[in-house]
Amino acid sequence: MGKNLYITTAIPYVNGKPHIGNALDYLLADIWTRYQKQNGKTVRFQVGTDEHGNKIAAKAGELGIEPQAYTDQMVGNFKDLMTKIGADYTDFIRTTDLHHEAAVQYIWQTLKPYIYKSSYEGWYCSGHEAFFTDKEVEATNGICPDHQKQYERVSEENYYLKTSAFTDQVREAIEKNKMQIVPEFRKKEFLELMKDGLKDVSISRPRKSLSWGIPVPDDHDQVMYVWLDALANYITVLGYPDKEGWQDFWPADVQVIGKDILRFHAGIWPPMLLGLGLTLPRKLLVHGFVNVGGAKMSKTVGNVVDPIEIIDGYGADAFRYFFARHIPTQDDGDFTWEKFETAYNTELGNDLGNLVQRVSAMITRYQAGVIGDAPQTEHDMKPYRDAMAELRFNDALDEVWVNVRNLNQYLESVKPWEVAKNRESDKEAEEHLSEILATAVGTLMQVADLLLPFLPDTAKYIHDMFESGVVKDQGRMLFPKIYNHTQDPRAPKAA
RNA sequence: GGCAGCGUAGCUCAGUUGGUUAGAGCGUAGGACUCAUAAGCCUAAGGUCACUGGUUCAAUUCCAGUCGCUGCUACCA
Repeated sequence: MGKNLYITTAIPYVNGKPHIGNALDYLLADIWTRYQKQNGKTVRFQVGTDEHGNKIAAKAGELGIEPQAYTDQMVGNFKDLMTKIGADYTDFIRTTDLHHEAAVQYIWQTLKPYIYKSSYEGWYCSGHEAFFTDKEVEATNGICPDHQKQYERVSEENYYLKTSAFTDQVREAIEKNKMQIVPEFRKKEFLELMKDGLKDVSISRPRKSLSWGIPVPDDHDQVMYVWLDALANYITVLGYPDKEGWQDFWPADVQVIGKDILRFHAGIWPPMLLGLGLTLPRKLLVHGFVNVGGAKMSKTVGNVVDPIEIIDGYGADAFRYFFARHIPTQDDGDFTWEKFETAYNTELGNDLGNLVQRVSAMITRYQAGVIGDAPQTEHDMKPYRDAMAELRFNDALDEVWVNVRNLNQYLESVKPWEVAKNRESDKEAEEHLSEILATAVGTLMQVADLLLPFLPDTAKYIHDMFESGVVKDQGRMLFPKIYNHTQDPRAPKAA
């Protein structure tokens, strides 16, 4: 791997509020970015928004405004979430950016050898002005529930991208991990899905049924459907094809996606790239979904958890901590306010926050804040490094907590408060005490390094506190207790 | 239906190529301590490793079957 690295996140459709899934994308990509930067790499980190399509046009219509005006006002919600999470992105793309639109038209032209026109026949609802899948039609007995009308069999002209032509190349790239799908079971799932070959996908719609989108070059009756438009963002944001520098960052090292969009990123995106003569991304990191108390999050059930609410209530680092450690990086996870708050209070507050506090308090009390010297202690970092390299961030954090726990145990075993009692009369005890506390600081500084990708504010707090050689009060406690969803053990017991 | 996978302590899960008393965290119950955010540390309780059969000197670990559960099964993005 070179010095320049590139990571991407899926661009969410801006017709609603950002949700946990978007937050996970940003978080995972940000952790990776900070880790790579810490190791001296230059990283471009893309985020963005998908802004075309009928749903956007419809929402804008309801509000009586132009689609562009609607997306302009929706984009802020997503930027707000990225900022609150602390996503250290370098590039923000909107699919309505002029450069993107022009670049996508260029891409279309370049892919022309693989584009053909064909008619699509399907079940159409004139009320929706849209097609529905056989499944949906079957489920509703052939009648659109929204309009109480029978679906009609209609055919229309579409352009198709010949992804099938790339079946063998894509399969080989995936099998041989030239484009590695992480985790392994997702790779198997996709290979199974494409075992009969990739199916060509339609990449345009007649203008009458899709107005809000990028026009197809040389055919004013057709507008591009989502695939080419949205997927292309990963390269257009870098400046492809005309701006300097995109070659320095493509191919992407990691593309972070949710499990629901793997098939597009493994089945459509690679053929696009191959058709353009570009290299495939090195890895697709596929994360799972976040359930709530074992149930799927859904608007109708009303159990949707808003990431902003968590961050506002507990801080960005607390959010990052829980979703990085307790939601497995590569699989589905479970959130409940109780689990979250317990992790916050016990792991962040008790284990780590209190540890930092007790070390700094002893140094302040026994040595007027002066941190002595200690031999460099060696901790085994391999499990952490391996976990980071394999994109198992939750396992990496587990390793950090092993260090935290070990330091607490170390302090109990050497009992610096006992040693402190003897230091008046015993010169050796004074040196011993200083060494113990300096060792503890050394470990904390290392913990801060390990935490940097995950909890940047906390890493900085620890770093700033001990860096100068004299304990510097940070003016606040790390992770003060919060009991909004769990019982406060300090409270007097109910009668 | 097909493919993949899971079922291990109350809860969430680890268990490397089959081999002496099956592990961790949380939770629970005790204990010693006091530097610290009523924190931290130590100890304990509790498991027919889903069930049945097979291979083997030996299986939670391999094989088959049974029961239960989950994910994926391509144009809403």
